[in-house]
This record gives sequence, structure tokens and C-alpha cells, in this order.
Amino acid sequence: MRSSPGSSIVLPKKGEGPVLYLIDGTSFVYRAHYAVKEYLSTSWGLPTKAVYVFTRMMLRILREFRPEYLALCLDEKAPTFRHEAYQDYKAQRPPMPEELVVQLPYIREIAEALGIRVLSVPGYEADDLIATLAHRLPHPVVIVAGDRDLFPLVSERIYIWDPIREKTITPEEVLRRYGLPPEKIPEMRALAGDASDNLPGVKGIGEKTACTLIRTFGSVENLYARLSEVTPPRLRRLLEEGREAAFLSRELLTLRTDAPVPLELSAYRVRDPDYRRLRSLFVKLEFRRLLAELPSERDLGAEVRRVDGIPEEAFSGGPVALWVSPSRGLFGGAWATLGLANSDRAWELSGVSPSQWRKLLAAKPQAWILYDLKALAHLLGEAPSLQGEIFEVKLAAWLLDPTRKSYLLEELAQEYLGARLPAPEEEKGCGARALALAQLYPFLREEISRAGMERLLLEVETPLALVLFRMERVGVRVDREYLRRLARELRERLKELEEEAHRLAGEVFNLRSGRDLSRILFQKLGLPRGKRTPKGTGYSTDVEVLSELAKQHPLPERLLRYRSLYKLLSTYVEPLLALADSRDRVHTTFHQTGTATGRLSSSDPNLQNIPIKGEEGEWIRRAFVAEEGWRLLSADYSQIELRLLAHFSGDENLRRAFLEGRDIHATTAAEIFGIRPEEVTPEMRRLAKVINFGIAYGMSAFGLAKELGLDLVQARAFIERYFQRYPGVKRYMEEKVAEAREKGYVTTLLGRRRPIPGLKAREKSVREFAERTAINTPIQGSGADLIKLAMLAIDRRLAQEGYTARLILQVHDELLLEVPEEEIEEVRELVRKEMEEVYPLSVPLKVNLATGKNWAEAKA
DNA sequence: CAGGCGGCGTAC
DNA sequence: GACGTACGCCGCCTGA
Repeated sequence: MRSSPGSSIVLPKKGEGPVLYLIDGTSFVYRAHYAVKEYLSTSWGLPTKAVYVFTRMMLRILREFRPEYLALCLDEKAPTFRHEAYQDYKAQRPPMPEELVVQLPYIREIAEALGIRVLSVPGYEADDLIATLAHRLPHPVVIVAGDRDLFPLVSERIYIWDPIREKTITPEEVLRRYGLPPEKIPEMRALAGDASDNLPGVKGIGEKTACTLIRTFGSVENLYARLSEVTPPRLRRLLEEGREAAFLSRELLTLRTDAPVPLELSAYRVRDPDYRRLRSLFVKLEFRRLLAELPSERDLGAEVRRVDGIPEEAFSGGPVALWVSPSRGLFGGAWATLGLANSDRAWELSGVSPSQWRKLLAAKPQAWILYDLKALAHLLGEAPSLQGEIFEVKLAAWLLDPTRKSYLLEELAQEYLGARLPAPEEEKGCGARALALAQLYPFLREEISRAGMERLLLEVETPLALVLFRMERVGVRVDREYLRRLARELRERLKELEEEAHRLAGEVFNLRSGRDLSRILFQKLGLPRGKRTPKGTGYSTDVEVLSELAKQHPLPERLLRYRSLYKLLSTYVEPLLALADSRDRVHTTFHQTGTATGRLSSSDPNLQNIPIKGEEGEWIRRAFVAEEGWRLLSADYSQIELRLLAHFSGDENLRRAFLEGRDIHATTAAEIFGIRPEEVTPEMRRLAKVINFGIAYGMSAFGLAKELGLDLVQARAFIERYFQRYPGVKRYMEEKVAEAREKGYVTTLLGRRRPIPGLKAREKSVREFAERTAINTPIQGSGADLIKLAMLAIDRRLAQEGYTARLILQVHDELLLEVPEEEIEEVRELVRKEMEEVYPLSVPLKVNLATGKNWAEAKA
């Protein structure tokens, strides 16, 4: 076959047998690097642009030309004869950028995984290897390259294909361009030189002149032998002066054809790609698009054996993966089907008996590989009493990249293993899941330990899952009667407000529809439009806009009140009533893998955003109550994020404020206004409080001005003054951004990581957002670290010391416990101690505690 | 009718 | 565009 369908390549006319493709890898690495402007890296900061472009190009060549024989030729680091001949050779060119150097091993690995023979020989450049093979094998050759160094090789048997310009270089093409046959190109270039290759050439002679000279004299050698014939004299003089450079250049341009490389065509046969290796490389390099294009869906179900009893051979050493499914053929109200797997085999058993389960629990493999321990505990109704280490795959995957959208096993298996899982209720669905876990394990384990997160996973997150399980299972008691009454009153008041609003508008409309509101306010009533909505699709009717309009018309105030009460009813009161169980307790779900910073999140219902401000806050919080004879104990960290900022930044002024136990907002006010603390007015303190909060979020002068109703000049002055008084804080912020830029990620107190992409983006807004994330995440995430440690310590001590008190909620910097009345005093002190002493920092941690029959009282 | 998106609002 | 992290409500639109 002489050509491939759909390709632009033209194959050589002469030569025998199959075509050999030779790729100039080194020149492509450079081209890939410089041709594409965008910066590309993994979330951990490994630059990947060159590998990515290279990989796409290789795939394209493999697809379009289906080459049977192919060699990827690369330079070696070692010096070549060219360096010896001319010590300036490539000396003035900057060395390969570090960013490229780190990608070279991956380029080699990917080529090998693609089934391509990679050639590199110390002392020879890629060009020499190509020249050697092209010359010494008799077959038609297509050289894939983009520069002119290889033009002299072109013949009826050897073509060059330039994949970027999509052009085939044939002898005719060379002749057309230069008026010279291919073999004369080095003669010409020796005279003309090439700045980008650091090829000296003859000063003052360009390509045009060089072509003419070589056309006349045939070679550099001949030209100088007959130099007296050259006219005009000016040109002759130039040549005389450049003699040495011309001969040196000619030598540098000589391609060697004696490289010690295999000279049998069979050595270059393209093998089948190793998809597994390719996949693991793509995973490491985070080539999501290419991952999705990889073929070969493995059907893990096919590798599962159905068995009747616990398969002994599963426990012959090594870790064992376990998947439990409740979904099929419920056995005695318990679980139905188990999947078990070790690194290469998987089993599935249905109708597991209690005795079989006991037998399983008695086993002690090197490690148990599980997925979603908290869910498993709920399924079993208790924490599984497994012996030995537990490796929790969902948590591990989250720690490795806490910014993923999903941690579903289906998606992890698809991405990391290229495997599709049968539905869990399908035949072999459980076994396939266990197998997926077993095969994910080595990779995840390796990455976790490489990232230094073993202890975070094994000693913090995994045991925490079981604490959270108990908190969810216990739930929080609500006062159903009270909520019903509250609902009734809210509905009544909402009805009145709605009627009033309709009357004021002169028509019936939907108060909950932004579109209706916009029409009534801005068209019918002709009130002034304010800002646009975030996406710019309409005009905003948010609280800021309505408050402003309330000065001009009575309607907006009714709307604000309606919104506020409707929010209470629809988001809190009604769902709490609907979700409370027969014992009046609501059971939130804590999501341990739900945030990018390490915080928990909560849903169904979300008990981490229960109102607290104003009378509405009190109304709702009164609904959360303790059991008869019990009390709620609330313990919240005071200013934990500012304390962490003081600790991390080491700022002496900020640290001193905490060490001396001062009111931090008043202290900051005194600092930025340059007055004594006793002179601080409430207004000054309020301002300082906003700045203190804004700092950890990377707030701008604009944001501060808007929040406080200042002008930009004043806001800038306050921020400047803040950084003057707390210079360590400024330094810390700059350091975090620099660290993120360098490493690609930031870390917390316990070594939790978050990738920070976007710091090198060209759009300012993207970059600034990334900067704020880099500043905030270590603080917010370390706060999460601390309270998680405190939860583990408190849970452990309560159990060990025989208390009945129990943790029931966590709200980022607050823990809520339900405590029997007689334990209150002791537990209060236990909680204070464990929270304040959880992890010694360079500033003290302070905890505020309060108790009450309900959550409103317990916050007072 | 489900699902996604936009707008808004609650918490820390 | 401008303050970080979440979840959930409603209206509205789209596609079945």
C-alpha cells in the first residue's frame, strides 16, 4: 500500500518493501514547547505541555499512517563530536528549560507504552541516528521532522514529512525552494549560517547569495579552491574572512551515518500499545481527554468467580478488598452479597450467613481495602470490627485530589483502570467492585505515601469516618410541636405579606419569582435599576438592591420580609419536620469528601447553615433540643482562623494580641487607627472586624469599600495600615502564593493538599482567584484539621472514661454535644481541654462553651 | 416530569 | 471582576 486514506503524506517512490518512519523526537519536544502558548501542568505542578502535544502527535501519526516500522530518535545528554569540533556549539543557546527536562522521561515512557522503539545513543544526536538508519537500510523512509537539518537526506527513497505544516519534502520540493539538490543544502547552509542553531556561517552572506554560490561552485570546498573567480570583490573579501567559519559550519552540518543502532528493520516494528501502562501514565499526567479516548474497556465482572463459602485463598497474604451490598436477596434482614478480591482474583458470594460473616471478621489480611467506611457502618448497623489496617479508597482518592467532582467507584475505576463496572445489583457487580478496589489500591497507596499523607489518612480521616457514623446515627432532637407552631405562624404572616405586596403592586404576582419582581419594580413602578445579576441575564433584586429601593417605595420592604420568612419556612422549618424520625431526631449526612479544603459538609438536612443572626436565628435554633434529662453543650473555637494566621505568619504583633488574650478586633482597630485600645469606638471595632475577616479570604480594597460603604481611597489606606501593623501577615500571604506557583499546591497543618491551578493563567481574574484560594486554603483547611483531631480525641475519651455524652454536630469551628445533666461539668472541662490542647501552636487556642436545653440557649 | 442552571440566602 | 468554603430553596427552561 503506497498511501493511507485521508492522510496528506506522500510516500517515497523508490526503495524496497515496507516503509520505515523515523521521528526526530528532540526537535518535536522543542516545537511542542514553543509552539503552544498556554501553560499546562498537572494539579500538582508537573509541567505537561510538551508531553501532551507530543502524545497527541504520536497518536495522530499512528492513526493516520498506521506505520508498520517506526523509530523515535532522541538526543542524549552526552556531548557529541560537534561539541568537540566547536566548543561554542549550541553554547550560546540556553540549555533545555527545566520545564522540558522533567518531561523527557515521560515522553520516552509514553512512546514505549505506545509500542514504539525509542533510540538514543550517547555521542550522537537524533539527526545522526536518523541519518544512519535512512542511509544504511534499503527501505523507503519517511522522516517526521520540522527543520532543515535533515534535508540533505531527502532522495527518491527518503522523504521528510513536516506534521506542523502538513507538507512532504521531496527532492523536487528542495530543488524548487533552493534551486539546489538535497545533498547540496549543507554546503549552502555552511555559508549562510543559522542563528537559531548557533551555526556561524560566513558573516554577511545570506541564504540567497549562498544558494547562488553553491549553484555555481558546487561545494564549500570547491568555492574556496576557486575563490579568485568570485565577484564582486566585496563578496570575495567576506568569504576570505569567513573561511574558517565556513569549513567549521560545513563540518557541523555533516550528519554521521555510523551510529551503533540495530540495522534490521524488524527491530523497529510497531508493537501493540500497552494500554495499562499508557493509562497509568495518562492518570499520572492527568490527561483526562486522552484517558477518555483510550479503548479497551475491561469488564471486571468477567474476572469474578461466584463461590459459596468464604474463599480461603483470598487470604493467602497481601491486602484484601471487601465490598458489601445490601441490594440483592436480603438475608435475614442483613446484607446479601459480598465481593472479595486480592490483587488478581475476585470472588462473589450471595446469601452470606451470620457464621460466614463472623469467619470473615476473624481474618486478618495485611490490610482491608474498603470503599466508604461510613456508609458500610450504616449498612451493617455498626462499625465493622475488622482486624488490621483499613485502607479507605474514597478518602484516599479525596486526599489525593480534593477538587474532583465525584469519588464514585465507577468513575475512579473508569479513570484509573479503564474498567467499566456492572451495576452493583447485577450478577458479579459486588465482586467487580471488590476487584476494582484491589486494583486501585497499589496506585493510591503509593501516591498517598509519596504525598506524605499516610498518617492523615490512616490516623485522622479513617477513624473520623466512624465518629461521623455515630454522630449521624444518633442525630439531633428537634421540638416537633414547636416547629409545627412556628410553621403555622410563618405561613400566616407570609399570607399577610403576600396580600400586602399584591395590593402595593396593584396586581397578583409571584413574590418568589425574580422575573416577576423585576417587572413590577423596574417596569411597572419605574423604580431605578441597580446592578445586574451575577450572570448579567437581568437586573438584581437581592437584599442590597431592595434595601436601597425601600427608601423610595413601601413594596421592597415587604418583599424583603417575605423572602426572609419564606426562607425560614422552606429551608429550615418544613424540611426539619419532614426529616425528623419517630423519635423526633434528624440525621444529617456529613460528607467527608465534600470540600476542597478539608472541611466537612452536611446535607439532608444541612445542619451547618442553621440561622444564628437576629430573632429568626433564635426561632430556628430553639427547635434543636436535648433529650429529657440531657443538655446541649456547644463548644466553639474563638477566632481559630486568625489564630492560625498568627501561627503560620509568625507575625509578632498579631501573636502578641492572642498571647495577651486581647479582643482581637479592638486590638486591630487600635492598630490601624493608631490609638490606645480604650479609645476604640464600636464603629472602629466593626471596621476592624470586617478587615480581620476579609484578610483570610484575600479581600480587596474594592470588597472592603463595598462592605463598609467607604470610598476606594479610604479602603486602600486601611488595608495598607493593616499590613504596616502586621507585616508578617503580608509576608505570609505572598509566601503562600509563591509556594503555590512553584509547587502547584498548598498544604495544611496536617499535610492535607489542595492543587491551585490558574496562578499562571493569562486572565487576571482567574489568577487573582487562584491567589485568594492559595491564601485561604491553608488557613481554612488547618482549621478543619484541628477540629477533626479534637473530635477524635473527645470521642475517644468519652468512650474510654465511660461517659454517656456524645458528639452530635460539627459546624466547622463548633462542636455540639448532647450530655446527660449529671455529666455536664466534667464533660464541659474534658471538651475544653481536648479542643484547646489539640495541637500546640505558637498562640493559644481558646474555646467558648455554653450549655442549654436548646441550641439557642447553648450559644448564649 | 426530571434535571440543570441562575439567583438568592444561610452558615463558618 | 472585586471575599474563601459549603448546601438548598425557588423559578424557569429544556428535553422526554
